[in-house]
Amino acid sequence: MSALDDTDFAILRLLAEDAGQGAGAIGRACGLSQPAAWRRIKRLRDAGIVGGQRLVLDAEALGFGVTVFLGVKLATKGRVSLEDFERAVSAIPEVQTVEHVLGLYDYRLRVVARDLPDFERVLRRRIMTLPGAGEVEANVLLSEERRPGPLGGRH
Amino acid sequence: MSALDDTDFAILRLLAEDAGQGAGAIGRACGLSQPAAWRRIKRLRDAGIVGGQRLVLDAEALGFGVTVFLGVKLATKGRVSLEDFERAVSAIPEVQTVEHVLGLYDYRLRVVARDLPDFERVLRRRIMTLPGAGEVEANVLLSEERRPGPLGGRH
DNA sequence: GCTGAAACTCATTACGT
DNA sequence: ACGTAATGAGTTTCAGC
Repeated sequence: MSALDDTDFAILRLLAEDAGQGAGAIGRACGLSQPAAWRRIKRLRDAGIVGGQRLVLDAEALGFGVTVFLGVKLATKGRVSLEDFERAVSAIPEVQTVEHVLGLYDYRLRVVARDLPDFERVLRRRIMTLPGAGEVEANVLLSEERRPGPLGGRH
Repeated sequence: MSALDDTDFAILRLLAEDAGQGAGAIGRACGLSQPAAWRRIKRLRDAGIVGGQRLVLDAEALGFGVTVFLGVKLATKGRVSLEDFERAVSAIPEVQTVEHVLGLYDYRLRVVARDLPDFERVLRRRIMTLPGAGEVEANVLLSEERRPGPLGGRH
């Protein structure tokens, strides 16, 4: 796995802003010919640095106006309870992200709902009934900003 | 804003798995001609339901083996302190996500670092010095599962 | 690495059902 | 709202420099 140079980071930064553009546009933007840019992008893909590309869906436009982050503390921790919990939580469609974490909580969930009454339904009928779920903490999303993360700059 | 039908949700589900495929592949997968699929995708874009497509970068392959979620409670809350905090936190390259939330904490941050010593450096020199930052809670990411979210099924 | 040029796919429009 | 057909642009691959 050879090290990435500045051009690779420039490509990643360009693709992080808009993954829709092709090798031609990338090449023009960083002074590379189209095949050269295409080869570098393929190398980044093959190396597993670029995992894929996901859609950015507007939850609000889809009718889901409420996003809540839940911190979940398990009541009983063990091999089995972790797997049971993960399997059960994966079956809830309103759960967008399941993060197994270390710290004050055991799991962090990102949950969407149409509105607050709908969220209460999800919380009472889906989340609180999860196997092994103990303490639950909630944070309602007001606004969100996503950034590319550290890509090549000096820190 | 006309309602979405099952075919639209099928398209969103296909694109949520891999946003890289074009209208032709989408059409083949759900029994539509290429222009028909293309028109529906364009309609979803124009309606703002599809915001764009982002790269999925493997942080570990980029040398960032540690991901930490921080819950931040502001010491002083007010119009100015929110803006100051957001501006300052946006200047930290290691911060991937800034979520303004309602609840026990005021902000949730997703932070990446090369390793735990590197994270301690970010925490002490970047996070703890943020203007107005009060209590900080941390959760280290062990594993993560992302799911498309509720797309059209009956709930 | 680049250029050039195939072959192929895709995006986009036009037209008819 | 769909399909077929057609066009132009972009992508991918393979040469040779």
